[in-house]
Amino acid sequence: MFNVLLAHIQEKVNLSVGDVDLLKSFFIPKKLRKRQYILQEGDVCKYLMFVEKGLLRMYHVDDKGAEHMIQFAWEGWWMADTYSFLSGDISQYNIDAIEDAELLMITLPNFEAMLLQLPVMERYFRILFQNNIISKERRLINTISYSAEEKYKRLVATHPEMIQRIPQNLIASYLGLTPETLSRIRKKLMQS
Amino acid sequence: MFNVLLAHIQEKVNLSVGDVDLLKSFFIPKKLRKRQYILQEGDVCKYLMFVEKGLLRMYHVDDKGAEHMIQFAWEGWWMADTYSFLSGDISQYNIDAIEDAELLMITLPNFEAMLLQLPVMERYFRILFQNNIISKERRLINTISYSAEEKYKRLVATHPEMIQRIPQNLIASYLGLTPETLSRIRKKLMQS
DNA sequence: CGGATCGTTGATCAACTTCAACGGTCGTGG
DNA sequence: CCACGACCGTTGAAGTTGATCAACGATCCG
Repeated sequence: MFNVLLAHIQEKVNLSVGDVDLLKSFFIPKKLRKRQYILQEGDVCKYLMFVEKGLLRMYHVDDKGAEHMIQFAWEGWWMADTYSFLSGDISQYNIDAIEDAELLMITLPNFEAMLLQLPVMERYFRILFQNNIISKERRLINTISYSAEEKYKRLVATHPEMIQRIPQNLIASYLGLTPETLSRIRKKLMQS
Repeated sequence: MFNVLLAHIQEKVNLSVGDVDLLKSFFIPKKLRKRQYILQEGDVCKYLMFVEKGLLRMYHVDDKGAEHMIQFAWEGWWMADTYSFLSGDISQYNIDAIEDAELLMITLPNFEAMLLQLPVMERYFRILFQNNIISKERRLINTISYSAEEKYKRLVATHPEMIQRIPQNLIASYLGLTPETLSRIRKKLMQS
């Protein structure tokens, strides 16, 4: 159950055997069915979640009812509305499962206790957040700098796993396009 | 010279008197003239920079030569191409001064030494990066979810300081619009 | 004073969206 | 286990938003 999480942490920092036991004690395991919500707009995001198995999405619904994908997370990724989790304010976002999933969840009090009792985790999360900033920055640049077709081509080039695993209408939303536009782009790229 | 930086750190974590002296020793002060580059595309981002005074911008130039604003930074903000700084790879971005500026700069070896010798700074940067993720996420949502006019209205509502201080053509680029489009939007909003 | 830069305005154009319809597939309940 | 409905990807036609190109006045700075 903790295999993926422990591997992910030990890639970045060192944990002793005692640390591992302590670490595990902070988490709650949870299974999620496809289409099941783990966070809904208007609720507080009570958990920071690590995906051991399966696939989640976080998305925002705008004034007109359209969904906009913020993030996907599968094996080895963290997921949460960071702002809501840390501040305790209600969330503007929804998180649900695209595929059946197994999660390891940690509450804010436990997260803070973990950082105090395992200072090496401060480092782990600092590095994790660093990497997150880098990828968010890249996504932003792609979003504002390029045409629909170029955005899609860049996604295929940099994240082919996403194209494999995630339904096309969600990819469209992730890129800020309509499903129709993405369908047409794919058709055009097939032909050439 | 270190006033703004120390205040910013002590808002988030506690520093002893000895810590403060040690901390200062890691930084290099630097003054920058308006329009002066501190990072150019193709160079490595050698420094993580804290703005004590003045105003910087980071931007990307796309294949067609158009500039896209990634970030602004004034008093109390950090600036760097995080990826290039941490990895040592060359940067795709440019950083220059919009207003004369005074910076405190730290190299990667000094950054790493600082984190080891002042573990409390792991916490500071973890919190800093957390907040950065939250704001990048919001910007991304605004960028993909809303029309040009709504994007501008939201920027005015959430970051009026930016509107005050930053030239209009750079605001347009930050929002992913042309200067002409932003000019027309402002005209329309004045009339209503 | 003169050149460069910036914001503005107008006219045209292209990219992407919207609306509508259709066929295929998947999953669920009878 | 089959049938039906829901959902998804596709295609077409029309509409809209924002980009592009061009020109002009104002301001700033050297």
